[in-house]
Amino acid sequence: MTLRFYNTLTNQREDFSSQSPGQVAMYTCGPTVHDFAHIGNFRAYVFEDLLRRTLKYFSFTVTQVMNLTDVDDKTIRKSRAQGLSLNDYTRTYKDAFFQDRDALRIEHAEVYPAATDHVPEMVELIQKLIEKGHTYESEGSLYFRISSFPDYGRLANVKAEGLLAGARVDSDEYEKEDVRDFALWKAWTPEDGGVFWETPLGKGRPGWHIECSAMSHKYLGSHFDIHTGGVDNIFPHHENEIAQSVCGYGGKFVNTWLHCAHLVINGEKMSKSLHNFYTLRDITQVGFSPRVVRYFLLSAHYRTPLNLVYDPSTGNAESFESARSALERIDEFRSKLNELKKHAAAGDIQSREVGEMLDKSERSFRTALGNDLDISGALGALFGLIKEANRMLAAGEVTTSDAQVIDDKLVSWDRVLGVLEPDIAPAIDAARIEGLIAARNAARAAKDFARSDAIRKQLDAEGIVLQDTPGGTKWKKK
RNA sequence: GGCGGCGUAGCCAAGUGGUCCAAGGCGGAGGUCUGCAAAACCUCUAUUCACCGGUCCGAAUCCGGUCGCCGCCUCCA
Repeated sequence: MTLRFYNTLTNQREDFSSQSPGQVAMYTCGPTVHDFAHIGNFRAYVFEDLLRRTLKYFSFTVTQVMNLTDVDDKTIRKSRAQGLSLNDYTRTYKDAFFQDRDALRIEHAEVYPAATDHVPEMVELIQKLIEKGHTYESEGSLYFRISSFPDYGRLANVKAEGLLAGARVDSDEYEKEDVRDFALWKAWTPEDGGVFWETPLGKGRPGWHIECSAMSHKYLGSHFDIHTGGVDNIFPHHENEIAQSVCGYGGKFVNTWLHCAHLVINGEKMSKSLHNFYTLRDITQVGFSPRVVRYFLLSAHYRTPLNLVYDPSTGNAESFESARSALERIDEFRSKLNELKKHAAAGDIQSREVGEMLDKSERSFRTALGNDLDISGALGALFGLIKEANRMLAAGEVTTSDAQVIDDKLVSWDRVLGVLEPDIAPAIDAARIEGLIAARNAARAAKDFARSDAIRKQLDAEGIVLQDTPGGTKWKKK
């Protein structure tokens, strides 16, 4: 089964193959740890997680590197404002990032290199660029000279001429020869306070782009398979990275570039500068679990903008409500399978019909994922299976053994989706609830429905929902 | 001004030339079941894919144009 990805470099879908058979090396742009990441940021990390899990589902071994940008203008400015050292300041947000990552069930990358731990590697790369004549110095800082790299602009499809007209140009970049040139090494200024490195390049700190070139080279080599990020990284960040890596290390650098679209909120980009962002903490506080957020972020194809319909001031949370409903449908289905699995009958065998249904579903699921991570198609396969199996369940056509293999299939798909298991709920006094249920059932048996409904209502107010089923009364948290 | 993306039912969202209907989810309507409810199941909910032309035996899907929305070109996932 083939795997195809839309490559930003060529603007088309291409069959994917890795340099080393069965092994994928990929670099995924990580967070700048100057604040809590918002769920728009996490859309990118969930996308990268889906990519990683899909590659594994297609039997690749994955080596994933995700950088942590822990030195830049913002981290320096904010740490100084709070009177903290850079490391003390960024520690908080690194920890928060890893917590949120785990809550959202994002698999761990193999390496999380921090920029501040790799300054020598960056200096080494800059020195190569100096030797090869790609740099110039201005006011103590070092810049990359774009005109020395004819291929510049290929990824973003930008030409030198088109860049300036009408664009917002940073007015204080006057010291550069060409506005497109970018800093490799920034000379220390008083605003940097105690943040600087004494290096052969002088006292200062690295530019933004150089960390990714240096760190990807260190952990993945000069030519690797996949590089990802948000669309806003295409230009200038990734374009500049290509310039640095190709000019410094030589070789081809990256084969496939994948970029995910933004999360938009009511039609607008979610971003810190627009003040319309929510963190995972914000969302969980109003009662939506990380699992719901993961499902929502996962549910749209990565290259289309995902619109979040959410307004905490009015309580309108359509996007999360429908994600929750969809998950409930899955949970209900699994719970029915589990019921069935408990009552194994002797001589029970798996039916041919179920086997065929699962084979067909597997093909749909795999084909969809292989087609540029068509998550909607994959979820379509999942719900299609649930629908068919539900019909068979209702008709009593599903054996215990069938229930087992169907559930195994869901668990297998969950290696990619990561949404099957409910979040760990806060401790609930189950014994008390069961006691009330017993009282209610006694009332029902005595046809005292006023009392039975009162108990149901009381539990409902506590967020506990009751369901009377042929197998007895079941309860769950709303 | 340049570059890129998007426009499919009330909402979200697949589908890139034709095999049975334009997946699937949410929401809605009716029914079965139920003391009531819930869940589940069944039926219904786009003769149509922003609009206008064109190519083709055949287009949501390709080509040209129009309109609208968004993003990048400054830090940004």
